[in-house]
Amino acid sequence: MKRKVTLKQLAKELSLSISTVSKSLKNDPEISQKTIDRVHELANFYNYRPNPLAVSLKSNKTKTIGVLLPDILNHFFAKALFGIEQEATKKGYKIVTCITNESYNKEVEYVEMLSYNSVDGFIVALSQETQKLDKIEHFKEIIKDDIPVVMFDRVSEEVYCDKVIVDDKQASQTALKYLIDTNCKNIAVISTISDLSVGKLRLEGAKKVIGEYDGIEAIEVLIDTPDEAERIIENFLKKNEIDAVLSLDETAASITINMANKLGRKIPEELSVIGFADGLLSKYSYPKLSIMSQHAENLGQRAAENLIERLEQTNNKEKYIPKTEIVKTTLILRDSTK
Amino acid sequence: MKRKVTLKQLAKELSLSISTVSKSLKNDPEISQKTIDRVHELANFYNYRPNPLAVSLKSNKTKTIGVLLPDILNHFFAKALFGIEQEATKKGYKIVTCITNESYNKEVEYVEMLSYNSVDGFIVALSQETQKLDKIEHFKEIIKDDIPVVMFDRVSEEVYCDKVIVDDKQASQTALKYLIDTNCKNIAVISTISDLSVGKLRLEGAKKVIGEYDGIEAIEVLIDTPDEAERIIENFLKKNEIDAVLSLDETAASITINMANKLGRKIPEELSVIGFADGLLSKYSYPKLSIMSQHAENLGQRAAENLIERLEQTNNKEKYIPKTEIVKTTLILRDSTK
DNA sequence: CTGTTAGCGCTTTCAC
DNA sequence: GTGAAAGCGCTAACAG
Repeated sequence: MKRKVTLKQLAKELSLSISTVSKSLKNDPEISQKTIDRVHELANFYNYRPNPLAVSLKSNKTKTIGVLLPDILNHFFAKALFGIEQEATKKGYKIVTCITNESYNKEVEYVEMLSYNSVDGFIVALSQETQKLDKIEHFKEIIKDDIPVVMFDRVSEEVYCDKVIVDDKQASQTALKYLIDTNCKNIAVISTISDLSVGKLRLEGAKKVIGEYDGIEAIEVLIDTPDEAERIIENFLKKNEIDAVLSLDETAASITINMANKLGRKIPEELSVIGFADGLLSKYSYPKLSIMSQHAENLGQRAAENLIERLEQTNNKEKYIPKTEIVKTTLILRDSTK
Repeated sequence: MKRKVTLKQLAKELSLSISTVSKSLKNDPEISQKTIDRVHELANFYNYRPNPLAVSLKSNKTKTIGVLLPDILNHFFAKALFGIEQEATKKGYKIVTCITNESYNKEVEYVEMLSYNSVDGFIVALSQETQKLDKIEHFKEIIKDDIPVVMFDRVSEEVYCDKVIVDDKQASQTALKYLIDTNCKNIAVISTISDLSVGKLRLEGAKKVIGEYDGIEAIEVLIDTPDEAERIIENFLKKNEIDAVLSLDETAASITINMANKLGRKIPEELSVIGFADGLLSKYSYPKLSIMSQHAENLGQRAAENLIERLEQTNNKEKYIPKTEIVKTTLILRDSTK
């Protein structure tokens, strides 16, 4: 089967003009049915496809979405990417994936690179460094140029764009309440992501609940040196008589379970654990972790839906007002809680 | 800062012709230094970048690589993607990522879609279904059209292209020998991927070693119903007096560890476990899994290197001969082996 | 040293 | 009903 035929070649072979062929392929009513049929037949024969580059150049649309992810080895973002890819494909969009590796500079570079006619819009989860530095000029720039951006999970208040987030604060309240309701009194809240927006929200939620109950002890363990997390958590569990842990991120949750096993603490009889995780740990840990599921695929999918909707809305000039969508979390009880 | 300036606008503002501006930006020696400087200055001022679409249309190169992955939720492929992305970015290439979800039809569709002027070449790990059906016409097609393809990990003998694979057969030999050398006599080889090329190779390697030793019992447990894997492995461990497990894939490895824990079998005292895994499990399992590391990032990176090298070689017409690169595995001993 | 021209593949307006 | 022509932004052969 011959491939990569152009309009020009079809036109020549049919002894028609390029524009007639072009119109025929679009079933333009001003072309005779007979011609339309002839053109379609030959086009099918050659398996003709318009050159997307030429179409893009002409239309100023690439049908491509730029996806900026902080870390693809983090299962949460892998799942989100999965959701994005599904939705994009369904709607006829391609995605170009860039991994910022939690670096501000890489993020800026990618935004720069892709914003020059490479993509129609962006789906972004901010890098850790970007959130720390709180520098978001690069996004303000492209938004000013009318390139739509949708942020998810790791978002910035200061960027005027659509957002898809999880009700993190509410989620940790729910989790903590569950622990309290199942008679846990000495609760630790462990986090290795206290500098991320989501980490802060989860901590806030936890604090709020603690403030509302009497007789509940709660210790915050905030770790900002990932390499030492294992040691820190082990020491912490040794020295403190706690009966429940709420882990605000995947790493903390997994280490907690492992260290409890190592120290011979029975889960959930002596120690209840709930973690913010995405399912992988719950599947592969022993005992199976009870999780606050963030439904990463949903987040990704909703982000893509929002972006594409925005990209395809017929330029009505009414002022665009960004919206923030909140995707619900679910507490999934497995074996690490009573 | 104004953005998306075109050559035309620069030319107008400088009262030069478009081509002079274009040449100046390339520091063409036939342009006077003075003009070159003027052009550069204004270009910098406007932060000029050539429109990649136009460049691509002209040059027939997109500087984009199509990456086809069976499953991004599988940590192995996430790692490979990471390696690919790093290398591609380093060399000035973008990647468009497509997830086939182990489906043959999706794979064909993506190849079709991207091969029309969307990418310069492909990096592919075949979907499970494709390997099962052994239908690889879609790749033969594009290779005939001189679109380079590099396959990694899940490859097909029948496609005439560069490949990057792991020495899977050798790897399982090494692993099994280690188990035997540490005095294991009743060994189980567990796999949930016996229909994949890599699964077959690993099994072959294991069988070879078993044949070479006397007095070593080995039982193969081949599971092709993922949903029942947990139940099957649990039953198997209950009913059989084995002292070692070689798990040919991540899932099998993780379930084995969990079930051994559940059944109270001491690891590694009573049961040694080695698994083909990529590091995530070894990090998050308890006890830490001893692994045959496939160095997924390396695989991805090498695949990208090979492809880009091929893309950039100056059309020497000498016949192209595909090469297969073998990336070494490493046995990393953690806590699940003696 | 600089400019004109043609062309990559396509869409779209305007003639005929 | 059909076709010529312009143009998206860029490159490059060729003139001057």
